[in-house]
Amino acid sequence: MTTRVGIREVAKAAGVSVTTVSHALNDATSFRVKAATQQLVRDVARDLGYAPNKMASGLRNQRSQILGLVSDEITTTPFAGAMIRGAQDAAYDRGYVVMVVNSGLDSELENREINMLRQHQVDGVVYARMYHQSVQVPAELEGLPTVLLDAVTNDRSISSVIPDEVGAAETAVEAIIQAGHSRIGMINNMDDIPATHGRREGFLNALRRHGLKHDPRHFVIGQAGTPGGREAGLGLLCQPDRPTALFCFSDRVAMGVYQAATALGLRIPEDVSIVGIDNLEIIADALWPGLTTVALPHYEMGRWAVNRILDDIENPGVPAAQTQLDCPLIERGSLGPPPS
Amino acid sequence: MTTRVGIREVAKAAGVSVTTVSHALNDATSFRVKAATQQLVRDVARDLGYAPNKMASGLRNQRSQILGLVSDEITTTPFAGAMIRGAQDAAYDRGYVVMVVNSGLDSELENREINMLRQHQVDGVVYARMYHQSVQVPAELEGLPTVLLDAVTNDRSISSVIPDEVGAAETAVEAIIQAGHSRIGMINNMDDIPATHGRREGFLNALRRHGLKHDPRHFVIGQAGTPGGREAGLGLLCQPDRPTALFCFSDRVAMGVYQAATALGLRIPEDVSIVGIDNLEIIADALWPGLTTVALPHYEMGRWAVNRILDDIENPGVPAAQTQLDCPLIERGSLGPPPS
DNA sequence: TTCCCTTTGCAAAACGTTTTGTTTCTGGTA
DNA sequence: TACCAGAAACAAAACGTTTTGCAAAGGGAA
Repeated sequence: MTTRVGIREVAKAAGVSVTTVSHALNDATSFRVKAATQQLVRDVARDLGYAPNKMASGLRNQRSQILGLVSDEITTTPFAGAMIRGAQDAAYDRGYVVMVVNSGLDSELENREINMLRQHQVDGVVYARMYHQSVQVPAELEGLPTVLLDAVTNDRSISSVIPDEVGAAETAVEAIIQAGHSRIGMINNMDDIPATHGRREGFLNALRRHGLKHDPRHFVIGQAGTPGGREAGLGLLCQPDRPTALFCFSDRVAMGVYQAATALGLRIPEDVSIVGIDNLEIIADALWPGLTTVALPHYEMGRWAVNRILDDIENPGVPAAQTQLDCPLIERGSLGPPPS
Repeated sequence: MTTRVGIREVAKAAGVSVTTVSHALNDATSFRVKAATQQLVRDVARDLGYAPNKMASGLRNQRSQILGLVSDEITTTPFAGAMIRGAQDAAYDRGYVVMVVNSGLDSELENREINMLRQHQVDGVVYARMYHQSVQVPAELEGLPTVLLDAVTNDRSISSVIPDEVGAAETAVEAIIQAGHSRIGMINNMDDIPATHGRREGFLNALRRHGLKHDPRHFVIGQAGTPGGREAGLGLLCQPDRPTALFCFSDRVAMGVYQAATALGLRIPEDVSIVGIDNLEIIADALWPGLTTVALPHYEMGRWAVNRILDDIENPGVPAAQTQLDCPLIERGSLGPPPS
């Protein structure tokens, strides 16, 4: 292993002082070095394979160029991957890098991990949740630029980015209506979280906008997972005046409805159309037929959060903002015209 | 925002020199400070909320306490989350923190990202793949402690950890045999990767060990995803002497077989038993009945990789090793006795 | 009391950058 | 020729730690 090449080696090789090298490489500092010299230094640096030591420069400028990303639970869904990738891509574009920590539900551990991030002098922290929810940000983050990802908090002083739940549901239900349905059911989640309320509201909005009646018997509330969807689906679809289309709280719920429909001998979408939310590809692509669904913009939220935090860092004092991102419809094959 | 409290503030508050503070806090350096003083210093440090600046200490000891984790694709499956969490947990336990970068399939980008990690002086790199495969490690990693995660390379000088593919398949097929089956089929993957060959070998091993004949018509090769499984499943299950149990290359393939079985009016497990590999909970838990499968130890591989790399760092010169981790059977409901 | 050893604490250097004076050089003007 | 302005390069300090080499203090033995 060759000994690391530092700025002094470059200086020596180029026959100039370290100051000149520094100026030549960070051309920011207004022209204190002749263009020719600058070029020379850069060539030498490249030839030597010089790479600046960010620990040293960070120490000097009090800026680590590192961002922290703390998340609750990252193993159960692929959403975490999308968020992390979005965050990391945005960070990379602006010369930053991301440190990921995750602590499950252990807030004691979370605090210690945030403390580690602080020790590494992270310039800011993205505080992420896997499911849109309301949180209280830990006191450990006090004084650090922070952005909430897929979460909101009472304290409006912290910027946050979340999916537009209402709009997502409206998009789904609009598509169902466009396909010609008028007897539309919904299977909602029973948890008291923003997603539950937002998607219900969007569902009702879309119906109202088209003058459709909302039949309370076609609106059921169940457990959020596949078994819950199966159960709710069985209940809904065995009714004689069953809905011709079902809007599901999530793709996993929709999978349960597929199972219910199959068990009842109903074909999708000929007998019943189904639309979900999440665009959980591993499920939506695998179902048969493919599940038409509304995508949650995890990747984009990750990007947005990092960009926002870097804006905050570079340009402090801009008031915090709560942002909602659009959720596009992803068409596969589970939405068709109603049976005649 | 209060001005950061450094070691000198602690020293002043405790009425000692910075040296003493340093010694008191890092008790490693053999007793140069009286026990009482040490206690005092520690109390003061805690009261002041002192947290050492790792950029400074890292610069001084040429050790950042940061590990890099570079992965190919982290958005499609939840496996990435498990690996990252395993890596991060292990790192945390030993006072390290993980920087995640991922570059999709763009090796140019990957190189630049590795270069960024180098600039941040990472002490080592975990080079991870989402699917067990053979790779060539980029030259950029030259000279950095590196461990391969879910990947192998011709160069035996780099340690790696992978799932025991052969053992995983044996576990699955043994379970099927224990349940009483003797006409057992397999749907394998068509890609030329270690997983394909290993699982085939394990399948054959288990059959041979129990003196069972291997009927070539019951061994089919298809696309790795759910559609491939569906297709292969349809072909296998409509044969008059169809197998009574099917071992699938992956849980996604198994999901396709569920669809095929349903389409053919076969019940699981009464008419046909199914076992997968992956323990992709989002699918295995959601299928109805739940899918009995063999778990790939992503979390454990993440832990193992980090621990190995930290061992290498603390104690260089230990020869590289290729490690295989066990894959436990996860029983749900898709494996039962054969139909009588 | 003196000497010497042990214990405890301190000052200073080093890690690899950036940046602020300050010096040296160049060439144009008086 | 002497002087000066401006351009170019440099030396040194600083960022917050750790660690080495020394000095001071304390205590036991002679």
